[in-house]
Amino acid sequence: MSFGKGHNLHLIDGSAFIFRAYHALPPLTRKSDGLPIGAVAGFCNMLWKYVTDEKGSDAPTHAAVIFDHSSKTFRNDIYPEYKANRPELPEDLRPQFPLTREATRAFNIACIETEGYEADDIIAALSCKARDAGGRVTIISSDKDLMQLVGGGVEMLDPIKGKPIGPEEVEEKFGVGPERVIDVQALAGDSVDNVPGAPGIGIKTAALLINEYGDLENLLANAEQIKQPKRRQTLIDNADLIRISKSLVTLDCDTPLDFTLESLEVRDPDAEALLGFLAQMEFRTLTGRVAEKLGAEAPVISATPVAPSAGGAGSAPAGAPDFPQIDRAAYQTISDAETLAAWIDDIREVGYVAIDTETTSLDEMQAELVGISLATRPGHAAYIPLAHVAGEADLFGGGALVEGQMDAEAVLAALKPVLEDDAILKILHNAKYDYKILARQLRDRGGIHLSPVDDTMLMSYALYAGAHNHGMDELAQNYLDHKPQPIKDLIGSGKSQISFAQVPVAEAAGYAAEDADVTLRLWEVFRPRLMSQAVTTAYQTLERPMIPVLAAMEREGILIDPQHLSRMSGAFAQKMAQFEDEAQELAGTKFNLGSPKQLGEILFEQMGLQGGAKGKSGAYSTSADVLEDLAAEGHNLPARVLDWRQLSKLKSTYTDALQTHVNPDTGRVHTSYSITGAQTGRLASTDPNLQNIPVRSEEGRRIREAFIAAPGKKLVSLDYSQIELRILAHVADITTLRQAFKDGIDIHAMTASEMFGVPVEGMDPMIRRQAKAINFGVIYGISGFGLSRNLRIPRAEAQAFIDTYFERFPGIREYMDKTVGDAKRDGFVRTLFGRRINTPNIDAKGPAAGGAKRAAINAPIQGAAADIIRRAMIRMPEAINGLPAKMLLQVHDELVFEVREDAVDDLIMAARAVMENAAEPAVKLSVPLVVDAGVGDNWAEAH
DNA sequence: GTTATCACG
DNA sequence: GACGTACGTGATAACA
Repeated sequence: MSFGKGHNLHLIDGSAFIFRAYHALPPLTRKSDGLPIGAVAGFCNMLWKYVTDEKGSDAPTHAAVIFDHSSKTFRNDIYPEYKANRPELPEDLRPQFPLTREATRAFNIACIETEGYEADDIIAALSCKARDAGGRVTIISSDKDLMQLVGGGVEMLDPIKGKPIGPEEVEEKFGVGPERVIDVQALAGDSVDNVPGAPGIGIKTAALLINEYGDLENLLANAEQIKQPKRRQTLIDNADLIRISKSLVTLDCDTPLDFTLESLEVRDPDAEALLGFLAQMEFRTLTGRVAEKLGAEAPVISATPVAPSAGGAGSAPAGAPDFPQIDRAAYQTISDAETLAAWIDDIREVGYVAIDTETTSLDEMQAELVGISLATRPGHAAYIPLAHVAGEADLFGGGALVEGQMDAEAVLAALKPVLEDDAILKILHNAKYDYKILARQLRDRGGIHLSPVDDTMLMSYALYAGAHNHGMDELAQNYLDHKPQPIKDLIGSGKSQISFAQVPVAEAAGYAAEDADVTLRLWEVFRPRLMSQAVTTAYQTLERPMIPVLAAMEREGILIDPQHLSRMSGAFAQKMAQFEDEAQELAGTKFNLGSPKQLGEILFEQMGLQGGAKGKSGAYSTSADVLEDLAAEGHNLPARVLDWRQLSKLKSTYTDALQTHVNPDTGRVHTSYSITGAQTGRLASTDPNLQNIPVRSEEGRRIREAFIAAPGKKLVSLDYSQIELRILAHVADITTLRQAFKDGIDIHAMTASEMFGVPVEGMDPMIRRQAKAINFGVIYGISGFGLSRNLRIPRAEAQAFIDTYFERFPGIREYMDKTVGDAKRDGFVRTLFGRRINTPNIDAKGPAAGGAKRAAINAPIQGAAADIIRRAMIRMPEAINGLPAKMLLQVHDELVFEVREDAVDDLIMAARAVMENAAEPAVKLSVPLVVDAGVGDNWAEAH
């Protein structure tokens, strides 16, 4: 039956519900995993209240909840500043948006949103359509922007007051009837939506003018006749702005709708679906209430956090989705506009898409895009070849473009709206890579800004850090029982390796589409586990937001002075040659100083020195420790070798290698940060590693002089002071340590004073050094052996120190015991911020047992420090927005910025505030975080 | 590819 | 009582 007379359509303003719910309720979180859930709870309560309210003759025959789709709409084309001064969404609200959609569907109410339009436009179009069909409409909202729709069978209902809003109420509010509301709004403007209007004219004046002149056009046409001179001038001067304002506030009845009114017919809720959703959200009260009303049994909601053993580290997916077999031959190759359009429609229909890009290089700064693959359902994937070339590779990487490929720019232009659409989730594996590649495409149109993104690599990391690595092939084996085709099959390896652009399209399509398919499948496996394993918050707040932040830092890079490096290389080479001669003279034979094997034989066999110890590989150890001991006994050869080794290291790893990493286009070095490289949440830096640039030795530190600021700029380094010890003081709750940090006392001196009963004033530096070593040892899971080696004191003495330490700080021992106990019981430990680090070896027997315990003790401390600097980095772009400054590097507890000289102080102030407050509001630390700052023309000066 | 060594926090 | 050990990384050269 078609919609018409006697029918009543209810339109619920979903976004208004969400914001009302969010602000009305305290920041509730789900008990089992801390997922922010307050807005969803309020939203569900409002929907339930709406559903169960006695409406009598107003009961709807048709109903829908309408949501805003994305922040950008056609209004931004008319007036770019529209809604531009809206504050950023609170960080705990955004992840709740998709859940409110799920909630709506769980209530079995139609859920509507359309790209490029606001909810208000859809509500307008639906209202017009229903009214024209002879039906009645009730808009559940109190938004004044919707009041222009009232009349002719359309009415509004304030959901909080339960009060109807008809033409009289509208006139009360605007001073004019509904049909003239847009004229008043155009004149008065709206500071919330950033609609300009006419300056100095508010609703009262606007209504007065409209009532006098009939409508806006007539008013503007006769503006000269206005008596008040100021008002007259304002209207004449701002006529254009007023007309733009009118087009901004006008809701269009012709907004395209891709569904019928009939499809909105009211349906009874499905008890199982609704209760399932509410139980998943752990809304106990509402679940009970709904179950009672629907006469169904309430599902059990466990009172405690999810049992940690369920689906634990690396276990096979119990109840994993039943996927079709992977068949590389079944994937499509997209080579015409029609097929591409069909895929884009499919993506919009599904609301998400797995994507993978194929390129010519692993270096995102240089790689050229070769093709893109898409997947929307397991087994349903396609490859779009864009830049495959034919024939033998010449010096420039190949011949002419292969036939049958679409124009790359046209494809990217078609995909850009999808890739940037707030409502379409892009699923990738290692999204940072593709994000950087896509940012470099369509440059004349500002690049492609991939968002929003789910990253299966980061999901795996949130779930299984410590259990295994997170490469796609490894995950596919573990969780899909499938071995993806190795890239080597296509491009070979070593010297004969070819570029992906040279791979024949047919072969490339199978490989590339498989990657997208696998990514999609992994996502379906991991997605429910994030919640059940209580790592959703960690994933959402600590992993996913790192992608754009790190991408920006990596693309920026840091400026290098290659001449400084090359001068140092030359100097090192000279000295090394000298050391080499001396060493060979002392040895009495020519040998390779870089060969530990040859050196060991010379030292411990030919020369017969004592202290030679063979490791499990049967080779003598010639590590610095051993050589230092020998040198201390007065042997010259080990001393020369040590000198040589230091320079060799500095030259090969730094002064030589760094030069090769300078990007020819930018003149800068662009490292790549691995988000999942370290088990604890720390980043890892590769190609080159800029987190281990020398600083401890004088010669080494000079390498930092080659890291420079561009002309007119400075490098600024900000680093956390003692962050891990502060975290220890907080988590182990050691009163004396906490107080010392609060008072800003030298923490190592304080420790020594507590342990040995000596005053801090005038302390022997040796005693302080020992206390410092113990403090660090504690963080690492101390042992008498380790401390004795570090301090070069007898083991019994080291053990006595440790015993004294634990006597004085019993809380530390309790913390360590508790952490190991947690690890044994759960198979993982957590940081203060909910990051999970799995401890699969905690029950190991033999030598590995001690190592696993120490790793478990260290992980929450090192991990919390990593979480804190991540939180700071995620907030940094916003905090320094507007300053001529860029964040360039992260070195675990240090951030390096490049700043225009005149803004150094502002940058330090802003960045320091972010860093020192980075734990909040998630965690209120009982110790202050302190950040030290340094400034210079190079990194050595700044550090 | 694995091992030894050493650079960093 | 012995085991072997500080926690977390990445790059390089030698060697197999």
